[in-house]
Amino acid sequence: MANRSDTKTRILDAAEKLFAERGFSETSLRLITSKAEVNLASVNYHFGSKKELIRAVLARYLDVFMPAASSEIMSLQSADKEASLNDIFSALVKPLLDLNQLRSEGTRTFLQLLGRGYIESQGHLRWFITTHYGDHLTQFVKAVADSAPHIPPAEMFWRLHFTLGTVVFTMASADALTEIAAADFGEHNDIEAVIRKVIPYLSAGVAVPVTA
Amino acid sequence: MANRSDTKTRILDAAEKLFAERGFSETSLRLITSKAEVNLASVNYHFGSKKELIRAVLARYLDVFMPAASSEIMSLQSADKEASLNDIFSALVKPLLDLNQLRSEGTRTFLQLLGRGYIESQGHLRWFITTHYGDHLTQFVKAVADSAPHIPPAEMFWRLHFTLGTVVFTMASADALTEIAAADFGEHNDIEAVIRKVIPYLSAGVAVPVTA
DNA sequence: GTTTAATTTAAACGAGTGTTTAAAATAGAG
DNA sequence: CTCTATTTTAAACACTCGTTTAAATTAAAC
Repeated sequence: MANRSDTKTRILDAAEKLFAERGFSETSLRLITSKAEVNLASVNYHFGSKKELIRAVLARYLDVFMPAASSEIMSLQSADKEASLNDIFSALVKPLLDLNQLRSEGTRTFLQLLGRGYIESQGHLRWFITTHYGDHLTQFVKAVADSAPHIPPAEMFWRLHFTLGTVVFTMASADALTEIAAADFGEHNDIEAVIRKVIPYLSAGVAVPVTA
Repeated sequence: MANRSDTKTRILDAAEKLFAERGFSETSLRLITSKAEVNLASVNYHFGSKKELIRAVLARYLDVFMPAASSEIMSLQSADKEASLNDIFSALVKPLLDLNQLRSEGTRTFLQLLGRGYIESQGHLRWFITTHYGDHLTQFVKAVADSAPHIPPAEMFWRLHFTLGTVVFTMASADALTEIAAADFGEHNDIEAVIRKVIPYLSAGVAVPVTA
């Protein structure tokens, strides 16, 4: 075995930071390995390929977040009161913010990675996520649908993808946006503030009555 | 001068299609020139660089769309009744759909390009758009702000970027989404149907009261 | 300590990229 | 037609990319 097996961790740490900042295809293995101070070939040795490294970076977050999110949703559903859309979206805040204990800037990094993943990949990441975490996703979609029974399934499909777009795009450009907001309005938002801003926006959009 | 100056047009036509489908950095000049059936070097001869080609592709749409959108907004504001958010967003539908007369699949292509542009570019396209079409954007932002006077400017800043994210992401993945919707729900949506679905969602989110 | 397995390393490979060059072809002007 | 300017062309350039190789190093097992 290896004592310096932290090589894998060093690669993952450097990779997730760069992937989140610059996107997957704009980040070369040479940049990752130089930041991680490991040899170029060690990526292929430990992960096989760049694609698998990308999946490993995402899996390290999803394996923590998805069960935590599911658990929050379940405890929400087992409560007496019916959960509102705001309740459901808000239930994700704690699992998201807990990622900051996992790694510094964990929440921001995870959401940015998720955004990059959905935007950049032409299928292989979508496939990876839906096959590995499909049950959690289904559970979440069902919870949302139950909270807005007046929205037909097909309409809900579109609205959830609108929602995904909002989150993903906002997080992918969160750094730039917080900078602009600070310069133009003197607002100094961290990632939590942005999350709390977006939830009412999403809830209102998802629940708005369908016009005939 | 040139009689076969349609080389420029052939390049633009091929480039915009490929850029919209695959993104900018994933589309090589060799792929563009082979689809356009022109020589590889003609891109640099006519446009200077790939970056300038990208800008030219976007400008060809923006030069048509932006004035048309401005005109619609202005005529809306000169009307007697105060314009609602739905009115403002809906005012963009005609200019968008008119792009289909410009070129086949013009609307879809334009919106996808816009999405790619905001997602991929690390600044140079944002800069290009804001400096060349900033007045139109300012006018639009003001119209939206006037229609929702209960939203503070800083909050509106965020909500408009949420909105941008929704549109951009939806359009960038519109092809995949319409396919899934057809398979899962038997819905056969064209780009106009998607636009009409998204407007109520956006209006509701932008206008929802700010929670204390 | 010796042997075996796991890991790290430097170097090269092959393919792909945007761009440049200089010659060939084409067009328009006088 | 002749001359000049524009456009097209094939080839090469300089570079970056992910991946592979085989030797060197390090760790673990006995």
